[in-house]
Amino acid sequence: MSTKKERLLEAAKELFGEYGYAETTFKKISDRADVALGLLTHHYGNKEKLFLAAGLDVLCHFLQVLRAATSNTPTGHDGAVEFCRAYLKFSLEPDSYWLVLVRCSPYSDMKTSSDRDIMNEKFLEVHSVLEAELERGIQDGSIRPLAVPETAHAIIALMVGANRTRLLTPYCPPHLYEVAVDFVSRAIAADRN
Amino acid sequence: MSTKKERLLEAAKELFGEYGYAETTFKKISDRADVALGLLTHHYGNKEKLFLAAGLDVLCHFLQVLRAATSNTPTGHDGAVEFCRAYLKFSLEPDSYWLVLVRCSPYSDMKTSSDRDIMNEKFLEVHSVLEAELERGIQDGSIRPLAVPETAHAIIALMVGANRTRLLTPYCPPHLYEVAVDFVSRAIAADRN
Amino acid sequence: MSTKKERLLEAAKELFGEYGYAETTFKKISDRADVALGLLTHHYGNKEKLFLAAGLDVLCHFLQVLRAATSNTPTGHDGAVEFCRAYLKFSLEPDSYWLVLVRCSPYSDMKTSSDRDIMNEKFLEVHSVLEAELERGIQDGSIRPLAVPETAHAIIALMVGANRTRLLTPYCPPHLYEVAVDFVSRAIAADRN
Amino acid sequence: MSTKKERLLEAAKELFGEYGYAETTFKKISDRADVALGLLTHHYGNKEKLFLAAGLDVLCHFLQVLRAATSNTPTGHDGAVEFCRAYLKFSLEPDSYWLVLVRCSPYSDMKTSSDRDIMNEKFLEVHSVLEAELERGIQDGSIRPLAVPETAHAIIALMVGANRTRLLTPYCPPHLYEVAVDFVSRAIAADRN
DNA sequence: TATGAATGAGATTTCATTCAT
DNA sequence: AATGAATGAAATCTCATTCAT
Repeated sequence: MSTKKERLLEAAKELFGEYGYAETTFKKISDRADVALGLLTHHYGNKEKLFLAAGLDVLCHFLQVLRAATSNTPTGHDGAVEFCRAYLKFSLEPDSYWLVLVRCSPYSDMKTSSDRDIMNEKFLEVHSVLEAELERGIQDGSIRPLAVPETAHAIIALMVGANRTRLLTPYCPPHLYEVAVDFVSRAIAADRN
Repeated sequence: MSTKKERLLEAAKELFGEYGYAETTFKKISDRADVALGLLTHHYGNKEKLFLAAGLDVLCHFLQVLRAATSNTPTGHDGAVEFCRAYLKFSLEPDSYWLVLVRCSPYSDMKTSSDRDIMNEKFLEVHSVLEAELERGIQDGSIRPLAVPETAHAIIALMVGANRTRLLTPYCPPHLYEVAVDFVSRAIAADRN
Repeated sequence: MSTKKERLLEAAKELFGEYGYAETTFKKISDRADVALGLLTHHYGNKEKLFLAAGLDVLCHFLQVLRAATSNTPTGHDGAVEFCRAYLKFSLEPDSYWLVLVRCSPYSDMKTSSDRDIMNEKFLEVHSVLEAELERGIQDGSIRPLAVPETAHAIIALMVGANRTRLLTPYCPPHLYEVAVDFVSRAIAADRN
Repeated sequence: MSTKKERLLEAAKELFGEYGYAETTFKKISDRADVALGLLTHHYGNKEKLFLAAGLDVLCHFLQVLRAATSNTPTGHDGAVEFCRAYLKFSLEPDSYWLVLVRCSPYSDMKTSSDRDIMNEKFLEVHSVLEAELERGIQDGSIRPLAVPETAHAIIALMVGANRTRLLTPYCPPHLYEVAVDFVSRAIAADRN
């Protein structure tokens, strides 16, 4: 059986993801967790901190998945492509609570508060994972020589945008995710001669 | 001198852009516009509609700029690249109130309400502009054969992500915008042989 | 007919005086004033500011009374004595709402917040009124030479203490106020030879 | 090493004195005492009772000091003057936790609850000490004939007021305490002829 | 068109007290 | 004696919207 503290975090991940920060209330969270209202501040301090805790929880799991996906790939190019596939796949997993992270991440609309620095820093690890693959690919010749940090940012920017198109907008075309991965694959591939 | 109605929209664009929807209040807007509180509902109906009006105002201007940038380009490839440059440039213009659009667009975190359908529809025109260039490029041989709508979505996704990296996150590398444009250029370019 | 803003201040003076700051709630005030809850912050900003407004309202009236009482007294000694009488009398007037001032004045238990600076400054005028009488008395020979600011503070300290004994403690002897005035009269009187 | 019960009382004296009743919470007290929250009610019943215990603790010490100061004085007048000196001196002692008593005493702003009767009664002993000196002084001719209870109340009122001026207001003149003692000395002294 | 007082539901947060362990 | 999770009532404050003028 899960503790009430865990039940709160679970409910928070569901609701923040579904309704966003502003429209998720203490009442809705404590009702869904079937827990007293006051426990929220007792365990998490305030709404902002709970939001962050929910986002970080998803981010940590996300990082595990990304690391698993990139390890054991033959080339850096494959690693980078697998990174993208894992990124997009994770966002579609029914119980990954991905949307909380979308709303809490540094790419979200929300004004960054001091609490969010923790999120910003942790999110950089996502970039590190990708940068490692890009460097490996340049070494092993599977990726053309390019500016690593910029390219990592560009690729992740594409992931962010494709993901938003799919999950937030009403007009995602059927194969966007595949196209996006091809897009990346092509743009970083070493010249074939 | 501008009318009070215009002053309200101006203030709304500033504040929605800077603070987001939830943290912008009628009081703040009417204070900044130096206009009576009641005029807001009088002229714009309600908060949601005002938000939309502010976003659409920016979007319309944005579309003009995109159309101007893509016209008179020698090839479709050039047109697509100019589209990207204009997109990113507009987002940095000091008085374009770009951030309102970021927060109001279909790519934003906000739950879509019925009013936002208008925004969604209008935003599709941005895609149309790009799709026209892609089609032209495939015709004139400057762009490799590819799925037009998907690719347009992928390119715009990259614009959305790069733009968010630059304006919302704390860690944008110096040349991200240039790299993003190169990225697109490379990914859609026809093979050179 | 009084405005709702005035009714709020009236209710605040009653309730803050009777129950103190902490035990007076927005609900109690708006109920007593028969006015919507939200009007309180609309007109006065917050609880602290309303408290201050209530206290200042009483203080201003108090100052008028003190000035009236001390003017037209034959000697400085008489002026000082009348000051004390007026001070103590005012505190017993049924509709002077004196207790608000007791709880809001610089002599109260409350932590001083930035808002209270206004109160502190205004309260100094009470001292000025008394000091003027002491100086006059030293000039006209009705008061023995003494340190004016210190003595004014001592006399007011006695008023503060006597007043608190009467209104806050359960054991005020019947003639305390008279004794206190005699006490002052004797302590400042010029030697009779 | 002190017991946890004692540590709680110590922390309570500090915090009630510094922040007042309303702004001192169980959490703050148990945090400062570095003791479990539940021990507070376990040992002291409830907040009001703890407040009282803190105040009484200080009051008892205060009474010892007053009694020591007045004994072995040659005349009643000297005894009364020493009473005043000891009163004011105690209030300045760094580790007397005087402010708790200020906030808990019958002269404080707080509404008296049933628990406070104990405080009221105990505080009367302070008056008894002074009244004994006044009576002695009238007997031994060092003090002019006067109404003993009223005068004791007036003197203590002056102490209360002077003390509040010094500790609570921002405008205490340098020698107020000395002037206050002189003030008393003069007002009760027997005529010298 | 213009004003801003008025409303009251609802949100976040606080906190004394209880109680199982 | 000791712990701190748990409760939920209550407090302050916010704010979109209405409406009389």
